[in-house]
Amino acid sequence: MNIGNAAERSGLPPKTIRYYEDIGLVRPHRSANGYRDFGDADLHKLVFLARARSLGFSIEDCRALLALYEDRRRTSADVKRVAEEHLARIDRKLAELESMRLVLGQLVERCHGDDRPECPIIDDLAGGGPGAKKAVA
Amino acid sequence: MNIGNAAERSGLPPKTIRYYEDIGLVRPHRSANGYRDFGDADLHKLVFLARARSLGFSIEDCRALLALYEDRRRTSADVKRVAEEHLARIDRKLAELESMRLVLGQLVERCHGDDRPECPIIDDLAGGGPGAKKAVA
DNA sequence: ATAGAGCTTCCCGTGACTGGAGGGTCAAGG
DNA sequence: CCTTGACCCTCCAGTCACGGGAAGCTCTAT
Repeated sequence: MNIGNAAERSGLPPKTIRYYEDIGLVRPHRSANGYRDFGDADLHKLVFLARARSLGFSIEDCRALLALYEDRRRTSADVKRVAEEHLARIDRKLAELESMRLVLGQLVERCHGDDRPECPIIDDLAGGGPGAKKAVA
Repeated sequence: MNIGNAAERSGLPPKTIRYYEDIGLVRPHRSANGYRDFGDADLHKLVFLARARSLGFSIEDCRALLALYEDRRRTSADVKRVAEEHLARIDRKLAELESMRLVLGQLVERCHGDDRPECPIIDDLAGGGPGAKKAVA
């Protein structure tokens, strides 16, 4: 199967698939004409990678997960550990974003958005931010 | 004021401050010895940048916000528009992360995490994911 | 034979820094 | 006066996960 076909079936762009070969995540055979030739196992890997990436796993996580995927002697504890670490990263990122959302949402709410220059958003950024009402005397 | 001092007061690493000068966000004077010399206005800008970055604004957003900050003829509508666009990006990112968190959380919950190879996480990644119970006959 | 689609490699750019090499400058202590 | 250590400078390279595009080869259909 050519790369275009593999791309269509896996949902990954050809460029991404070539990149994955570059960094050693897949090793498709080559046809006589030099074209990559993806077998079923390669395609499974690509689908696996597409799914793992869509869940936010890093490339290095994906490499580890692929190794576990192909290792019959793996333990589910190993897999779970990788997933839990990623989950923790997601939770940290979520907390960070939620905190931003909260602050920014309040600022936007308080901004009139009219044609005057007074603006609580700018005031906050200018240092009025954490713990200052106006220009403190 | 030297860069180390400016860094301490703004909360930005010296490297970052140099980078901001590189891309034209700040333009500190130079002392006779070639050292950067930050004035009060420069420091205000750095604090502004640190705060804006901590709210997740991109560098280009920061550039725009800084221009508005220094423009007495700005309208709060201009500021609000930038903030609202950023808020929308945050919300999209939050939705994406929450969706990942949901799926991954369920998978982790269902994984025994013992020394056996059976693992719902791997099974999901391997294509059992969206819409397949086990090996469909 | 030719047109067009698809494949190849290679290199550059992204965002927002961070690390490190190699070297100049300054303040304090011996 | 000299040295030590902390600070500063510039420039280059690397990060992460690709995407764009150039230059050129191959395949398929007409």
